[in-house]
Amino acid sequence: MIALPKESTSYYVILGIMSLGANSGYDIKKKIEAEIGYFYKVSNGQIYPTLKKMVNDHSANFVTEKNDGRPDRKIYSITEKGLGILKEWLALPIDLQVDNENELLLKLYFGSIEPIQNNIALVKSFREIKEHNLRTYNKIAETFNLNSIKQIPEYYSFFTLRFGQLVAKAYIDWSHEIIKVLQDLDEKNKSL
Amino acid sequence: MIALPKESTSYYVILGIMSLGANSGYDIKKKIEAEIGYFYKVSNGQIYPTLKKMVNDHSANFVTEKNDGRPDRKIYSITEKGLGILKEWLALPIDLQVDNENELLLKLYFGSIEPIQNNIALVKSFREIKEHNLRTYNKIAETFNLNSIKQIPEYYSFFTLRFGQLVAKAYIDWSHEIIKVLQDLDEKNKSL
DNA sequence: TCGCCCATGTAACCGGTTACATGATTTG
DNA sequence: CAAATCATGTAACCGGTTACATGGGCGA
Repeated sequence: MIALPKESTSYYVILGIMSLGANSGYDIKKKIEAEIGYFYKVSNGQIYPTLKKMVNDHSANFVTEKNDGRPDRKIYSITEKGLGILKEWLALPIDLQVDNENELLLKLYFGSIEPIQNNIALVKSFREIKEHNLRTYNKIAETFNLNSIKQIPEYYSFFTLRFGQLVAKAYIDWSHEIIKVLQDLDEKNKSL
Repeated sequence: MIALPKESTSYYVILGIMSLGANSGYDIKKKIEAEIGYFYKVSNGQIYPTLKKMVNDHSANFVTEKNDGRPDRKIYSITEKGLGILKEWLALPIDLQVDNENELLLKLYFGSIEPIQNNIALVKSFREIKEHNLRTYNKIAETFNLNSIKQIPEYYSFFTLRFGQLVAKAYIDWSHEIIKVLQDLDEKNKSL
């Protein structure tokens, strides 16, 4: 068992990007922006120190590439140890708490290096949590009836609850769709 | 113009809760948990120092309430100055960046103390941003065709993109619904 | 020539979490 | 009788952002 860096998502994201190919710090940032930028960001102040840490860690190493005029490029590669850490993180269950959609998306995205069944399980557990949340919201919503609301603040409670309902529903629909695609993909792979 | 505390959401959330009534630190935390807990959290290590700061600020003040056996309860109230700061924050446009759904929900929830037209504008600008995002995702999605995908990693890009699409759609649907309710509410208020 | 891109990196700051301390009271 | 609740608070820590420094190359 490898000790995991406590909670630093960026550490795992950078490992994840490196697992798809060697890159310079600069290019890792570009890749993150291009590919998962709409739900995950990193800053320079995060990326360069993290890369240094990884080299100390032996979860990554680098070779220097000459670059005429411009600063040398350091091309980082994930090591076996780094891959182990990444896979351990991928296997960690996602907290049942709120706001972990990004963690799910990251783990799914980088999970492409894992067996399909793992990813199906990941999305399924996400779906179950969201189904549970939705049932809770629905129960609360039963106490609301737009026509019977008397005070302004009650409307506003309803608005945020309604948000929770619709978004949870979207999560669940997405889960169903993705699970189906993953299952088809798994079938197709087996029959080859 | 009052200088706004730079970025500390909890500061505004606590002001927001106080704008709905005086409370102890303990009760403010409970209220946050009960009413917006599914999308916003605060810890003790955040709430008590912030309340102290607010008293220094003159955005809040407190009276001490005897509480036999247990520690005295400090009942905090928002001041005129605090209300000004809260309203300034409510009026601040939400960053066009990602992950600001919570800020929207908070501003809408606490916006119940503001004119309805303000809140309609708030939700409308949110909707426009999400419509813009959705158009972007749709454009990218055109380049995906599940049947033509050759490599595994491409599927996983599709999954995260699809997530963005469905969630953006949910945001937009919610916006339409909420705007309608707010407009009806506005009509009803005018006719009284 | 102005400003963006490439490419590295650092220092100061800060919002927020975790975990602890205290201790009476209520609840199962 | 143990565990949770009430009620306050603090100290250490940390992930992450902002803003800066450096400086050549390149396109409008």
